[in-house]
Amino acid sequence: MALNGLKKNGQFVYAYKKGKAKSTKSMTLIFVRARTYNTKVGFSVSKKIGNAVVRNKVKRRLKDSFGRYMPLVKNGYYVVFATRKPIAEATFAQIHSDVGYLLSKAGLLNTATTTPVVKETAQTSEK
RNA sequence: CGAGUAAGCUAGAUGAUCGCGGCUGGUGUUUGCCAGACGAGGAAAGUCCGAGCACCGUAGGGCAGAGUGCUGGAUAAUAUCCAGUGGAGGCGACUCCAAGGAAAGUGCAACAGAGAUAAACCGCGAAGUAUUUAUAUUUCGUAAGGGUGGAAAGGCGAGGUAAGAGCUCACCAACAGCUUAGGCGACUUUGCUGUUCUGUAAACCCCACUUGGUGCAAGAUAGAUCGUGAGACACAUGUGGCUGCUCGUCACGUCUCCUGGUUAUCGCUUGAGCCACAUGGCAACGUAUGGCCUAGAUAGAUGAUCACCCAAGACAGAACUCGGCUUACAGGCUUGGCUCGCUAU
RNA sequence: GGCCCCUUGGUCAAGCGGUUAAGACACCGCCCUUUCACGGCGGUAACAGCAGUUCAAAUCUGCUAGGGGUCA
Repeated sequence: MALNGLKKNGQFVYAYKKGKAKSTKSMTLIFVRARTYNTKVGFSVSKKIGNAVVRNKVKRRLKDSFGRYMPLVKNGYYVVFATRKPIAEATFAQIHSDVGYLLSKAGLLNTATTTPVVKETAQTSEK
């Protein structure tokens, strides 16, 4: 899957300034409407979370989790996931449910009924 | 059997589904799709040393500054490594050491102590004086003993003396000069003569040797765009913004060049490389032959789910590249290794 | 990723290798006052950690940890 990444520092700053935020204990979701067709997503993992191994792991898990929701997410947004310290201890299942909860709460999902497990649809629609 | 010591190795395994990175091949060609093999470490870490590479500087040399500091060797080089010398620790195997010079000069040595680089508080002794005739006091001699200190004038014994003292002698220790033997050398060793000297150079310093600076965000190329400056052309009661109008106020067009930033590509992985075997060397390491190609991302690639085994998986993620050092680390394994203790034969 | 700097009571800080580590604010106790404040007296409390050099280290040297700056 090709995730469109948020890359420039300016885009992050734009999201932080203009965007709205929803949060759980382990992460914060920041989203804003932007002049882009595809929704772009970025992950912010600070050095306070842990060393390089831990930070990489967190980023990979978030990327994988968001990739599964990707086909259902509305277009035209900048989305930033900012992590907090407890995420270093969390399992993948917890992270995945948090991501789904935040996306649905922010109203970024197309389907009204958001089931947390979207594995099958993700695979078929990707092909 | 127990305790220790030394040198090394390893760092979860297997399978299924989905997913990521560049490469190669095919297909397609504005993007992509399919297949294949490959895809983090012993420390990738800290950035403490040494190089390659790049740019800047530089007539040639010196000083200053910085660093290193037993000897010989290894290496591209080093503060690293190997082999030795000396010292310290350990019953031992063995381990550790920034290990030149204090007799070139300067500085510092608190407190304590009589005294800290030269001395006399108590003491020991002689002479004088006083009287209570064994005490006080004055002068002189002295450094054995006491106490202080990290350090008190080399140690111990004998002679010697009023008491003492390297004052003299024997033995020992240290240092200096000459000398014998061994070693490339550090150094070890033999003898003679002389001397008895505080410590500190990770205080200044002296001696010997090394050393230009900055670092891939270095730097190269390309085009577009933005800013600044200069020049040329044009020279307007114009255009635009604040504001719908008036007043007011602010900004200015085209081309060329310089400079700075942004973006893309390169730098970017074939290298003082790895493996096997032979050979020289005590060793570090060198040499010859053959074979191999083994990450190259750019918000940054190894994950998720499931099954299953065991001892239940530590520290931890390449970012230009190498050689070392240091630090972190659950465990597991190897050596006909070595040392000490106990028991048995 | 590269290159630099700094850590001293709760806070801000001084400290030429040598006494029991100077101060200020804060805190605690006592005095003063009808009471509070101000003021006075007294007290608690620290050299980031581990090694080395030295007779002696907050100070000199090395390593580690934490914090900060800078190059876009």
